[in-house]
Amino acid sequence: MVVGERGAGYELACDIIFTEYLFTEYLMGGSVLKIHPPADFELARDVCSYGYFVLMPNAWDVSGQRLFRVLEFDEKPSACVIDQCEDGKLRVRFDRRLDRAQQSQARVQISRMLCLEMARDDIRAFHRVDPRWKKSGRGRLFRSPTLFEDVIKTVTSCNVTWPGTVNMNRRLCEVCGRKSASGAYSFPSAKKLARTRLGTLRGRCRVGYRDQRIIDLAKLFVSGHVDEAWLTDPSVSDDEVFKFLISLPGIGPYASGNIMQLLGRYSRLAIDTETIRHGKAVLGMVGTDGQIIKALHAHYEPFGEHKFRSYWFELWAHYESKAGPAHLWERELVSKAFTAANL
DNA sequence: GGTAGACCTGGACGC
DNA sequence: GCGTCCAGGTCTACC
Repeated sequence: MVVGERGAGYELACDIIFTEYLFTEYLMGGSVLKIHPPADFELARDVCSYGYFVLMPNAWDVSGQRLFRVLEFDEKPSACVIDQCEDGKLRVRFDRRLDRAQQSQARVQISRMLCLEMARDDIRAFHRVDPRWKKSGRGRLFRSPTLFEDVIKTVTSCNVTWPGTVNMNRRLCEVCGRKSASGAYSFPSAKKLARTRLGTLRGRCRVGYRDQRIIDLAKLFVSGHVDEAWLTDPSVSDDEVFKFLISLPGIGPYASGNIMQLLGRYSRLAIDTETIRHGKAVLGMVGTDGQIIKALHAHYEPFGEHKFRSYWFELWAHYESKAGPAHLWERELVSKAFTAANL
């Protein structure tokens, strides 16, 4: 086959076949962790709940209903595959042996990614405010193992269509990430991106004008200016967190609202063109964009501190009504479509 | 405080 | 195959 004939679809198809082959090859002999999630946790539902499950280094395997992912450790990265056993426990298989400290780090990263620490009371409180999601049990939103990755993924989703976000994340992993034993790449750490050249980010990762902003953000994480413990401290108000986030380079009102939900703070909407489209097409709102934004705020106000989840699951349910259950979405479809306008 | 235009990439479209 | 247009959120300059 001539290289020029290979489109994005071909690359994606190769990715998944390559990944599955390598995992099958390497999983023998690697560490296996058993994790007891909360009783109401469902891997397929709770992973396929937010678009980041499609972005590298994440890969959802539709046929196996399991998540592929490379986790970063100080020494070297390790690829893992997460599935859920019949008894509800999560099984995490790695492509190499992990020592005790690495196993402990892996548990922390997986717990953050899958929101395993989310209290049952929190989800119950959400369902009391918005009972539409009680039957399906929705309440968790998939995120990254680290806040840094969530922030960079948010920046790569601004001012670009979804396929562009997919490509930027793939290239960030392939160009700046580290290769695991099985050949799959990790998401680059803040330390790594802080010393990456502008030209590499723009020329090879194709992040465009986001290059300087990504490096500045990475430096702020390395220096400790961005403190996740403070951002998730319940005694710190949502207004204070929003004010801090919006002061960061490349983070505006939309990105700030989105990062807040990734921090487990759901009191603000992250309004983008998709939200406005949702307001028009699904909620029947009319008027200028400004009028619709006002109407959206009023519409979700009754959901109080849970309003992002109410909005998001409504949007997600609309996607699923068009394309079927998210855990059955083929990767290529989600990489190209994934907006109500395209589905 | 509100608004216009620049910032980039990649896909769609017309020729 | 080439050129043009468009979508997308943030930032800066200006009123």
